[in-house]
Amino acid sequence: MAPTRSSIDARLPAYLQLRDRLAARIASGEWGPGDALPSENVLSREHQLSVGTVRRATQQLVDEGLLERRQGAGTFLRKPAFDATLFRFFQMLSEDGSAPSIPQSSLVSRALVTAPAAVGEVLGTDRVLRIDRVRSLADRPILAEEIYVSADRFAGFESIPESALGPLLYPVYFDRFGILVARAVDDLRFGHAPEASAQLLGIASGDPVAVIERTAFAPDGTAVEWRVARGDAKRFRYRSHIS
Amino acid sequence: MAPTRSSIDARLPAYLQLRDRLAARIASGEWGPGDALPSENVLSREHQLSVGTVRRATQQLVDEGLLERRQGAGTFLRKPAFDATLFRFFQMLSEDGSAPSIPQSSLVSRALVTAPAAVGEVLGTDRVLRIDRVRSLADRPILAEEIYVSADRFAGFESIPESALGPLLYPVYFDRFGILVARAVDDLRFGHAPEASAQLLGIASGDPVAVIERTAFAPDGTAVEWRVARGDAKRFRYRSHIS
DNA sequence: GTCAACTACTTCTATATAGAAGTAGTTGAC
DNA sequence: GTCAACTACTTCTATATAGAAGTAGTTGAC
Repeated sequence: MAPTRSSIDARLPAYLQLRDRLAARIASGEWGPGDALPSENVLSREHQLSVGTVRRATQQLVDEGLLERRQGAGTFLRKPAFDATLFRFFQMLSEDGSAPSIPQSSLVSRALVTAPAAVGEVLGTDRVLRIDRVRSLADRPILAEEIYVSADRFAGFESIPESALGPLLYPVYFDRFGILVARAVDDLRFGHAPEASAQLLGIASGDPVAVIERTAFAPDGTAVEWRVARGDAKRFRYRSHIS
Repeated sequence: MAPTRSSIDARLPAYLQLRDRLAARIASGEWGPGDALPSENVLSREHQLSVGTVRRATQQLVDEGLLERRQGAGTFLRKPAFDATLFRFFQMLSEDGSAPSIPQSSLVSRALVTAPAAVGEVLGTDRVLRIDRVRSLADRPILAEEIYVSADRFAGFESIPESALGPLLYPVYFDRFGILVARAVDDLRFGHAPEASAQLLGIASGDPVAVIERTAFAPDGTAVEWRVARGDAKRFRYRSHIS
């Protein structure tokens, strides 16, 4: 859908072509997060378009969450506000339902594996990297995660030192691989803890757990990651905003 | 936030004032779902605004989901596509995870009651109507619901014949009371079936259930409805789209 | 040094205008 | 009667222009 490299479709209206051109320049890393883009006047001169058309193109990117405007100051490349937006990707509340906080993560293992059939189909390849993690809140394990990403798309991930992996993976995807997670689908159900998860969670094998299966997508619609997380059913909280 | 009656703020830019004026006319029922609004030219003449400004106002309402444009044909009041959008408000999948379908509903009881404290706070009144329902899929009960709405805002709801209540309540809110549910927040957790729910669901009292607490909001941000639904944990599926 | 005024920007609102693109019903040749 | 052409609309794209509103750094009076 959204061209990431060249390939601007000349049949598209001018404002969409400019949007694509700008999106490509952003993807290429020409500007860092927080940098200002050229002003509307400059862009309009550079691309031989009226300011109105330029504004329409940038507005698109604002709507898509890539840019940010500040009247009088400029139009800026948005730093993906992971600390804020990622709450929406990690929607477990703390036990008492109070304000959510980002849980700590500890890596259990990383390995290049052949994807399970269903995962391979979603990611479009069966050469995948599997990451196992435990997430804890106040030193208490709350989620055991199994994460799969394409080994090609994330080449070199396995050699990133654990110390460089923060509590959140999506900023790593963005900073190290330029891959932005734009949306995700969570599927929830209840189940029973398999042995491995039970151990990580400190519960008994077969105890009731919440199971969250998530597929995360890039802005262009391709699946970036598939994961399944399990947590003690007794302490599980999940919030979903619907609109 | 969004004025529903008069009270157009003259300090707002013209396009927002027009948006508010149109929103008020829509809320007043001047046009039915599917009706065409006056054309951009007519609106621009009527309101002494340029077509560009008119387009900006209507575009807002398109973005808010109230209008729909069809090039060459007109701009239309959107019929709230409850059959489609309401999936997003009822996100349980069928047992096998296949395509969701709208479950049947049967009314258990309706009564004017004093709201439980937490509910009263959310709805802003403790004079509420309580509706109890059971939702079934293929004649099998899957959810027991307790629903609360403001008795004032929904005056007369208790006398709507049951036959006029379809499987979905939000269209009733819209058609009979002009109240559009624009977004909602679901809070999920696990629990155990209280006696009343267990009976409705055909499970044993104390059996594990999924508990979904929902607060539904009108476009102006006020809470319209609060409900809690319980379903057999074994058969529970929930899908959440995050962006 | 303080800080108000100024300057040179920026984005934002609004207008008027021209023509492209699309729709839906009517006209009229056959 | 069929159906292509036409007509009178509609929304949509794009331009040029003017000035308002807001920002951020500099200048200069005190």
